[in-house]
Amino acid sequence: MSRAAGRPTLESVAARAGVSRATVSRVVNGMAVTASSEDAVRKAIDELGYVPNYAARTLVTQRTDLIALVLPETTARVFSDDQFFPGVVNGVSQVLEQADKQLVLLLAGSPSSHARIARSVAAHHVDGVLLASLHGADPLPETLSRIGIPVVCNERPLGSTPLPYVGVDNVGGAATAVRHLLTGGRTRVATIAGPQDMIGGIDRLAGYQEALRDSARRPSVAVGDFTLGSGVSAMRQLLADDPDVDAVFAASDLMAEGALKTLRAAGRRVPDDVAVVGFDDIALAQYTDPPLTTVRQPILEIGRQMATQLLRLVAGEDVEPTMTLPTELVLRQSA
Amino acid sequence: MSRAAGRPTLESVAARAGVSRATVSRVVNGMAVTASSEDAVRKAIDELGYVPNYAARTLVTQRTDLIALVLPETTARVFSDDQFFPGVVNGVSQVLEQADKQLVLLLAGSPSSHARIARSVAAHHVDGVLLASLHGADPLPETLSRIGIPVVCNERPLGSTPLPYVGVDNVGGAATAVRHLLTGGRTRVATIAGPQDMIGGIDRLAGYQEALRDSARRPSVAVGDFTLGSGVSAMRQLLADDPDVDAVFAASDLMAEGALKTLRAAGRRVPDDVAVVGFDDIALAQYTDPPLTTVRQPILEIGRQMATQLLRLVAGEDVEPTMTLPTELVLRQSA
DNA sequence: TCTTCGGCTAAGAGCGCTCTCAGTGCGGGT
DNA sequence: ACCCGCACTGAGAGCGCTCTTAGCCGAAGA
Repeated sequence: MSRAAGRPTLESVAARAGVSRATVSRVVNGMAVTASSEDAVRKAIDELGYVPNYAARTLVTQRTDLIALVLPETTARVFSDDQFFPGVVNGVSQVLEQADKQLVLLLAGSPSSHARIARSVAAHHVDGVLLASLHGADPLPETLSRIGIPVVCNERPLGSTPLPYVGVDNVGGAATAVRHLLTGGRTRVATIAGPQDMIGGIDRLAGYQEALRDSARRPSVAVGDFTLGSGVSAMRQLLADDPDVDAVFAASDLMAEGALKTLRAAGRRVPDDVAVVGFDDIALAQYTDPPLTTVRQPILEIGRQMATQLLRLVAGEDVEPTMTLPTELVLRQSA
Repeated sequence: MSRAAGRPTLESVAARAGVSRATVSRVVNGMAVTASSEDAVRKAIDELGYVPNYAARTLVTQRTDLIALVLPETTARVFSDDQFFPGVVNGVSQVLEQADKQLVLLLAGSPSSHARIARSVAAHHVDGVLLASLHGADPLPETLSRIGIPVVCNERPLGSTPLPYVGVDNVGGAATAVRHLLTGGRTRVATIAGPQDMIGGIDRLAGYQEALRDSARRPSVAVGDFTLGSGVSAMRQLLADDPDVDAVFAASDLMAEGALKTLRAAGRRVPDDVAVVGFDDIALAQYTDPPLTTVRQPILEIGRQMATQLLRLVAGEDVEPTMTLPTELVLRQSA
């Protein structure tokens, strides 16, 4: 724990360049100095291998250049089954890298991590927070907005705290998918819905119901949790409920793949006997058997936009409080 | 950028509690003080909602409580196709959370990010670095070890710089899988290998060759890149090379799934005509058709051990320079 | 009762940086 | 030749915390 072996400081660079600390600081931060000073300073910086100390800078600027991405999912689900989070992380990372900010990943599985996150934020450890995939009325948005730190959510938060968010057109995407099924002549269109305490689950079901209402068909719903396994169970239930079901809209590709497997096991041909449409358009969708018709949501772009909005907020600029990205029906062979 | 609206400091807590800054600091850091002081301080902390400022603490302790996880993969691949990284992130996160450290995620896709990472590390922005999935002779380990920061890799780095790492028994796992195929009476056992600039790709192929050499069979190899799509192409090639192939060992579950799809499309029954074994045991393996026999590697545990080793290093303790976690053959229906 | 010792506490000196505020030198206007 | 203004520079004061160094006070020993 001794002092780091003489890491060069502003002071030493200044001494070597024969100028004051302030001048070195100006060069480092890109402010105007005379060419001769600048040359001397740059030379000294190179020779010494000087790198500014983050903590010292943060202490005075009150800025950490750290952005937190909070994933308040159960750790089991996050990062294990689908490819939504990885995609978002990727998008966020791209934008932050350009802005020279760092990404702090907070997986908030247990309730205790909520306290930890709040504390970390209160300690001014990060400049802003990205909240992904909130469940139900999570208290975190409320807590954070009270602390007064910039926050951007993925999807409209369910609680009462209004926060800027970047979402996708879940309702429209789902409705389009179901109308495609209906237009194709299907008469008994069921759905495998997502969790009903998440916007994605709720709104995609709403889109299904809306499209069905338009054509006066009777809904048939089984609820899953976006995972493949839950798609398997849900499809079994749907088959039991109505053996004559001829189409299924699943609120995630993983659940759609589960449905496909169950249908195959039950001897139904897809799309001949039963048509299947998914939601997400993850890589898997191209490789299912048959390849999956699905509603694409721009996952990477969600991450990018969330990060972009947050950086604006951090910079003190105003942002569009709500932003809805389009979805698009990708036609393959399953429907 | 005016001063944050009166966030309480050590000073204000001290004033309110009627003690000195040093005493408050002792309470916050859990050092011995008299009960009466402690009560007064705790009361003041609660009333003021005091939270210590990280930057200030870091400045003096030279410790950031930040651990970087570097994923020097092409961003397209990381986080999009398989579930290895998510699992590792999860494991790392669990350990760090307990140690009250934060995880900084660095996706190093472009060469420019290498420079950024090196700079960030040199600026003492993080206490230690976890390097995952190095490709070929990546210069990053060398750079980091010269800076003199604690580093732990996942898998033995291919370059010349010796660094502590946490790996799995790739050779043994692959050999076990292939021997299982041989024992089951298969005579023409091919393999879909992983990228040959990564330890996982290299060692699993070595295991395959080792097992085959023992039984004097002729190897048949197609190389993929761990993704489902590459498994599809590789299987097609294998089928073209030897139409009588009766078993395949794939170096990842995703490639195994690709092989299954290709085999089905080619009209081969699994396991009757061709047996398939994968590697990883990701969630998907339970749901393939038929369910996949595979070599399980303890992904979460890799993350946990990497983090644990790194924290030791950061704390100045010694660690086992190399650590190899066991793999295990999980029997399902595909072989 | 006086001394000694040990456990706490207060004060102060930084950690490395930014930023304000004078100050310096130079050119141009009169 | 004088003054004003401009552009840049240097000194110094912190940012909020930790840690060392004295100093204080009460209890135990003589």
